Amino acid sequence: MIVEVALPVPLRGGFDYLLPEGQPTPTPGCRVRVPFGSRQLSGVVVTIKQDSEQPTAKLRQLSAVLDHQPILSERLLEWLNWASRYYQHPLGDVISTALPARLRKGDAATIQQTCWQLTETGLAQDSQSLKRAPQQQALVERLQSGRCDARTLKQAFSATVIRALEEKGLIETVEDEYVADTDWPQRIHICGQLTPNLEQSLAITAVNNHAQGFQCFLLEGVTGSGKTEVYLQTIAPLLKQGRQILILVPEIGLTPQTVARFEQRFGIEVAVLHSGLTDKERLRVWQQAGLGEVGIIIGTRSAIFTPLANPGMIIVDEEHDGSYKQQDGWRYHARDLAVVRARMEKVPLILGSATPSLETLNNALGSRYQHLSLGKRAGGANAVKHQVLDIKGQALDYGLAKGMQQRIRLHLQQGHQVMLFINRRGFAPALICHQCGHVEECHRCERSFTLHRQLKKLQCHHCGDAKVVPHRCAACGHPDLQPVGMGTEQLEQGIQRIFPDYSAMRIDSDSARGKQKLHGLLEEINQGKSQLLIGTQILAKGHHFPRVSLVVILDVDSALFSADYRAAEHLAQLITQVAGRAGRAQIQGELWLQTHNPGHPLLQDLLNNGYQHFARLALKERQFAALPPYSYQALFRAEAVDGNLAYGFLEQVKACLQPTDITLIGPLPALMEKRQGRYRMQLLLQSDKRTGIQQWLSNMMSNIEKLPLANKVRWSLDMDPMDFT
DNA sequence: AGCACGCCGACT
DNA sequence: GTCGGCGTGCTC
Repeated sequence: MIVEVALPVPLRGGFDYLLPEGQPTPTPGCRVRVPFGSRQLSGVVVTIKQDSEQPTAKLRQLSAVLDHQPILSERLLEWLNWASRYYQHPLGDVISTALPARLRKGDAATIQQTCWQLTETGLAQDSQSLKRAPQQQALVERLQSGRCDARTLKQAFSATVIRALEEKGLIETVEDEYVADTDWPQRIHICGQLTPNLEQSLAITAVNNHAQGFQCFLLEGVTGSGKTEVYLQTIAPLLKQGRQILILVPEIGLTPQTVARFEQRFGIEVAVLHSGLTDKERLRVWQQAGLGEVGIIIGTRSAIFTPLANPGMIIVDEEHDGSYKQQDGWRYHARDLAVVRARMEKVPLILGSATPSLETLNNALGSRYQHLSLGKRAGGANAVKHQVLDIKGQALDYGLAKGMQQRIRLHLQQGHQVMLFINRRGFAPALICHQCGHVEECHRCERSFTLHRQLKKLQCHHCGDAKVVPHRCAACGHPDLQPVGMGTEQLEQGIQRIFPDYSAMRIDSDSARGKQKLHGLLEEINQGKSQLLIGTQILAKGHHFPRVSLVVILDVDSALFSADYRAAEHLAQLITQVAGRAGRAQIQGELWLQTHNPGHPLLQDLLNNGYQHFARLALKERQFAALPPYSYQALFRAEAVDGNLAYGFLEQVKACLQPTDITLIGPLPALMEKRQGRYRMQLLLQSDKRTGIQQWLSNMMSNIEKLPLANKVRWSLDMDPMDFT
C-alpha cells in the first residue's frame, strides 16, 4: 500500500510513502506526518495506490496519521487539484494556502468537548435510591441513555444538581468528540424585509428558479439600486432549508454594517472571516462551517476555501474588485475559483457589481452567465455632474491646472470638501505632447509606447518593439514632450502651498495601514477635519462622503495610455464608483477630469453613455486587439539584483517554446522595472485558446524548473495576470 | 522552501 | 585549530 502525500514545498507532484505494518490506511484528505529529507513535515493524503513510480527502496515510511476523518472532503480536494493544474502551482502549496494556519501546523481538526457520563458506581446505582432528589434522579436517568455534553446538560439542570451528583461519585466528566449544533435553520426569523421593485423581483425570481443547481448570475446594479436586498431575498429560502451561504466581499467592504445587515434580517449569527482574526478564531469558523453550524459565512478572498457541510449558494460582491486576486505565492483569483467551486458543489453563484469586470460582462453577454440588471437608483439622489478639463498647453502646478485650482477654491470657500484622485494603479508613463496631446504610439499595434527612463527608451508592451526617446512631437513638432502624469507625485507636498488656509489629508494604503486606522481616518474626514483629501483607489471603495462636493481625477491620461490594457477599465470603474459616493443629499456633486485628450472615444463614451455602454465598447476594443477576455494570458515574472540574469532566464524559458498557437511577448521590463534593488522582467504568453497555454505549461513546467538560471533568479508564473507592475 | 554539506576567511 | 559566511543540491 502506497500513500501519496501533498507537502507544503514548492515542488511539483506528490510524494509517495509506505504505510507501516498495522497502521490503518488513511483516506484521502487526512493529514499525515512524514519524514522529508532531514525534517518532519505534515501534509495531506491525496491518493492511496498499489504501486509507485519511484523505486521501492527510495520510499520511506509514514510517521503518523493525524486525522481519523478527512479534513478536506473529496469534492474540495478535487477542486484544489483542479486549481493546482489550472494555476500550474504545486498541489501541496495550494492545499496549504487553503487550510487555516492551525491545521497547517498540525492542530487537532476536531473540536473536543467536555461531556458528563455515569461513573461505574453511577451505572450500578439504582436510580430509585435518589427518590428524594427528583432533579438528581432525572439527571441520572438522562445519562443512562448515554453521555451528554456539558453545555446542553447545564441548560437542563442546575449547577447544584450536577455538583451534588459529582460529589456522590455518580457522574464524571470525560473529553469527547464535539456534537455539532445545527438547529440554526429553526432559529431564522425574517425581519425588516423590503418590498422589491420590479427589477429586483425579476432578479429574485430568476435566481430562485435555478436555486437547486449550478448557474452563474451577473447581478449588475448601480450603487444604491438594492443589490443587497436581492442577495437577502434569494438566500432566504435556501437558509430555511438549512443550506449554507458563502459571501465574498472585497477587503475594504467587510464592515460591521455589512455583517449586521445579514444578522438583522435573519436573526442568526453570521460567521466572519477577515484578516483581523487570530489563527484560533479562524480555525473555529472553518470548523463550524464544515460542521454545518453556521448558515452565513462572510469573508474576504481566502474565505473561498471555507468548507461547507451543506452548501446553498455562493455570492461574490463587487466581483470586479482587484482584491480578489492574490498577488503573491499562489496567485489565485477568488472569483474564478468561486465559479468552479459552485459548479462542483452544484449551487448557484451570484456575481454582483455596479461596474462588472469585462471578463464577467463578456460571460454574461455570451449567455454563459445569466444577466440580471438593476437600473433604478433608490432614493433619487442627485446625479453627479461629470466635466472634462482640457489641459493641453496649460501651466500645471503639481499636476493641477490653474482653472482647476480656482474651481477647488470655490468649493472650499463654500465650506465643502474636495477630493483629489491620483490614479497610480498600473502606472506606466506614456510620452505625451503637452501642446497637442499627441501620444507616441507603436505603429504596428496602435498602442502607446511606455517610457522606461532607466533604459532610456520607449517600449511597446503589446508587441515588444522598442525605440529611442524622441525629442519632438511627431504630430506638431513641439519639443514639449512629457511623461503622462508627471508632477502628480509632488501633489501631496504642493497642495498645501497652493491652499495654505485649508488642511490637506492623504489617504492611501500606506497611511491607512490597518483596518481601524482607515475607519478612524474616514471618521475624521466626515467630521470635516480636513478639507482637501488626496487619495488613490482606497477612497473610492464603499465609503460615503456627504461633505465632498468636488472630485478631481488628475491624471486621466495615464489610464488612457497605459501599457496595462486594463487601466481604462479600472478608471471607468473608479469614476463610476466615485460618482455614486460623493455629493449626496442637498449638495450637488461635481466630478472633473483633467486630460489632454477630451475627445478620447472611451472617455467620451463613459461620460455620455455610462459604464454599461462604455464596457461594451471597451470589450469591442479588446476583441479587436485580441486581448482578454478574447484571449488567455499567462505571465512569467523574474527578478534579480542583476537584471541580465532575470532577462536571461526568461530568454531560456522562451527558447523552450515551440511557438504553435501561443504568442510570446518579451522578455520585457516590468512596468515597475526595479523594486527593492531588484530588476524585474516579464515574459507574456498569449493564446486565443486556453487549452493551448495549459497544455504547453503542464508539459514544460518541470523543464523550466530545471533551467540553469532557474535557481539564480526569483521567478513565478501568474495565470490570468491582472497587474503588470 | 528548508536544511545539510562543503569549502574558504578571521577569531578564542 | 574552530566558528561561521552563504553557494549548491536534494527532498518520496
